[in-house]
Amino acid sequence: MTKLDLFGAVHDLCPVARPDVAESETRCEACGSRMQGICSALELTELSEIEHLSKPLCLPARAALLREGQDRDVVYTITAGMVRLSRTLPEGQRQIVGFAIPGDFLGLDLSREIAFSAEAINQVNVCRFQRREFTEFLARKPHLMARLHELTAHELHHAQDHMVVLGVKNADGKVAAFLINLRDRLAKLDRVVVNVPLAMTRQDIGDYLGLTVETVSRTMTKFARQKLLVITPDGVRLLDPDKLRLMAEL
Amino acid sequence: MTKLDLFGAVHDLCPVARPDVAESETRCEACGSRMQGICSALELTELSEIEHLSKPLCLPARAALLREGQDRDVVYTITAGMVRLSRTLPEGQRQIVGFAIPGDFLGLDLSREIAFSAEAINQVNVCRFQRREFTEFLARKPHLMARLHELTAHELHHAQDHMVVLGVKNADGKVAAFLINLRDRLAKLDRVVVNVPLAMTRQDIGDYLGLTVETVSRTMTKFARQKLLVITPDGVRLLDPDKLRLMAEL
DNA sequence: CGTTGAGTTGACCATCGTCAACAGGAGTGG
DNA sequence: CCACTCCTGTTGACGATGGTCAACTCAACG
Repeated sequence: MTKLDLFGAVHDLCPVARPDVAESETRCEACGSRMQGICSALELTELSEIEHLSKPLCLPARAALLREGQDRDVVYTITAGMVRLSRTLPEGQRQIVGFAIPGDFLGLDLSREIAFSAEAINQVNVCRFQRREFTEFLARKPHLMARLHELTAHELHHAQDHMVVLGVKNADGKVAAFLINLRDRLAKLDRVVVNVPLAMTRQDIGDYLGLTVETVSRTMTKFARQKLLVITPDGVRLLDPDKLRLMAEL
Repeated sequence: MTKLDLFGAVHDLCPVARPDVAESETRCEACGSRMQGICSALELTELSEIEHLSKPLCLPARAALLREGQDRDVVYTITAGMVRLSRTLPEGQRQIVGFAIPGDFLGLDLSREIAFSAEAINQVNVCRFQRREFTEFLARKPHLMARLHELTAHELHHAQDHMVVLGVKNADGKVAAFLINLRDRLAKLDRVVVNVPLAMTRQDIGDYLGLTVETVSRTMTKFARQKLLVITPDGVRLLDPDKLRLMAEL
């Protein structure tokens, strides 16, 4: 495969996530994220309405969904995979403000200017909406607006949690909090309990926690030595989630 | 004055902010925050509706407006003074997640559980609403709901800015960012340009920035030695805002 | 005039960042 | 097929930034 052009258009990469279902009128009904995120507020009749506005896409790892500072013309819901949300400073430092997973909505604020870059970490399925069409639909559906607000408020709550992590915790607490939080979020989708897949790099984790790669690596191997977890090729298996949770809560 | 009981009821401390205007039907019309925050979305006719729902209050410094984890039965808009929003961890560490100023709304998420404690830093004027009444009013006013969502999204944006501060900046950058951001926010209300009043303690600033009091103090006196600012009894006067802004942006 | 709490300053030290080296895997090209 | 590069992850040695502990000043208050 040739190297992906991260700065090119992402619009027509693998345009249909699952061609088999995509043509059917019951596409949204069959969606694994049907009861997650914004869609959970929709009646079946509304589902078919919104189906016409959304375009399902499958994006490869490293594809850019949104770029910080640009004009927003699309919003997304994520149905599979993981997306990295980041801010970049003039000097090149990066802060990852969150990892989006299935059920999450990108474009919560609907404002003209995009607040952060969003990049696929692994292969990602999304539903894409034109911002204009989506906001018009919203205007006709007050309960959807309420749901969007609820999601945004939840996100704000989450952001404040992360401020606590960044502001008061040491390296051990940060990494423990990261693992436990990610586990809890994934558990709501799957019922994965002990295996936490880490699709992102150590660098990503570091940029999320305000640590260097080296510190993240050292901390994880320390946890492994202490039999709190096992490092696997694709993530970690938590051996003592309770103790980790305790460290996370400080 | 006797010591304020921070854990007692705050409901009937100085119940009316400005008795002279409070009785009038034009109370909201005369409000200094009329065009700030959520009220800016209201027509004059709606203003008089909401006037009946709101109770203006004047709270002394150190009064508690909201307490983390409790059930929410009221929401506020702030019309004067400054409020500290904080999370407290089991071990007693504290993260201040923000400082609210006139125009800000407390209770953006409307959820049952309160996300953070809110305490008056100096004497504060607020309009208090019963949550139930307020949400019922919201349900009848879609554009108000949209405005609330806009404010929440703005708050989320702000939270992400602060994650960057906490995650990537060193002590100098943090303090510079704090001063510049506060100045910019106050400038939108007053037109104060160089004098930044700091009603909060150094401890508060430290808990906001993830630093200790000592580091905040040292950094500020260093800035003073470098002629970037002058420390005054009630805050700082910025001598070189441009250089500070540069440090803040790293 | 004694107490309290905020702010400042100094000395010391721990945590985490920096720099460097190396291992292992994936993709590339001879 | 193998050598090559590139990237991620890991580990070690060292040092700087910022935390800890302590002492002191000063203003407010009773």
